[in-house]
Amino acid sequence: MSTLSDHIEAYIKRMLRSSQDNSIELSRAQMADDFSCVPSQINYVLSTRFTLERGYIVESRRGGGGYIRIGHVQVGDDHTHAVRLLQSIGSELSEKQMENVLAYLKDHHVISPKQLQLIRGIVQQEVGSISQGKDVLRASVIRALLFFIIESKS
Amino acid sequence: MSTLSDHIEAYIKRMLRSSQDNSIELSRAQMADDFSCVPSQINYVLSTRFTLERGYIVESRRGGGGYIRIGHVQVGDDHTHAVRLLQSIGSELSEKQMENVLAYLKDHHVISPKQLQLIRGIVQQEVGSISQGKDVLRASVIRALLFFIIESKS
DNA sequence: AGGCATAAGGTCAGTATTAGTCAGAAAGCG
DNA sequence: CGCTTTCTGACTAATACTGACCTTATGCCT
Repeated sequence: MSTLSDHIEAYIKRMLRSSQDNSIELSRAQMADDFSCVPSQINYVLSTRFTLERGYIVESRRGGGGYIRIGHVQVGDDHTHAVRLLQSIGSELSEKQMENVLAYLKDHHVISPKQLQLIRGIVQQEVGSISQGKDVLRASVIRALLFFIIESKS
Repeated sequence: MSTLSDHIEAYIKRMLRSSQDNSIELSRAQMADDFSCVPSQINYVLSTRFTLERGYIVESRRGGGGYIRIGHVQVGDDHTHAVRLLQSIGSELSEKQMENVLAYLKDHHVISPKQLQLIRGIVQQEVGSISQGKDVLRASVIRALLFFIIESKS
């Protein structure tokens, strides 16, 4: 956690956790001012870290009284939702898609940071050594690992 | 007679030992500067000496605030033979070979009967849906799963 | 109602800052 | 000498950050 983006991300997540309904509303200009950066920096953080794929919903309005609202998808049963997420992985999975899936599961406490690290390492090991079909193999390995973790919990 | 790579390796391992959680973060450019070498030398050392096989997990990020993070997982003595077994799995693994590996690990209490069943199911699910290269995919998935299980015990 | 001022937020392309890759040179070792 | 390991540097890729310019909403004033 070192860059400005990381700090803004952490700040927003902190606000979300302390909110009543997993949803907060903020002013872009105010945020930019608080963190001493240009307003578009906030957009950058939102678009790279608070995506739908990671379980976040961002709405906004311009003009007077404008705002940015960030919601965190919360599902009653983490288990069934995680399984659904896995099922949604197709026959191929890019590196970026994988990161999104892992970020989602970490943010929903399905996997620990330590497990995330280990999974990354294993995937890198397996996928790195081949020249073709990386996305296909990545999909299989990730699905296998995550399925194992999720099933082991029940 | 030790090479520059050896020194870098020793330095990193020293840092790891003195770290709190068997994990350190470093800057590639900084390291290269400290050792008066080109940055890619660091990659060379990492790829030849800090492999997953040896219990190291290397993650990195490019761009502003980029880093290289190295984690070390200590495998208990009773599991070193299991790791060796995994290493002996080549690029392909037949169904029969897989059963032998699983039986061995079950007999040595590395995996439980329940886990064995789960692993079989997962592999079947992943491998069953493709027409070519079953043995290759099976090798990867099995290696990934078993590695995860073994490392998780540390 | 129409027009204009003000007050938000959005986009995008360019710059800066890291790290990764790979082929080939150099060095070490039978 | 031939093979393996180490080392280098040019090129590539990813991520972070900035600022100029654009779009949309609100309200006030005629």
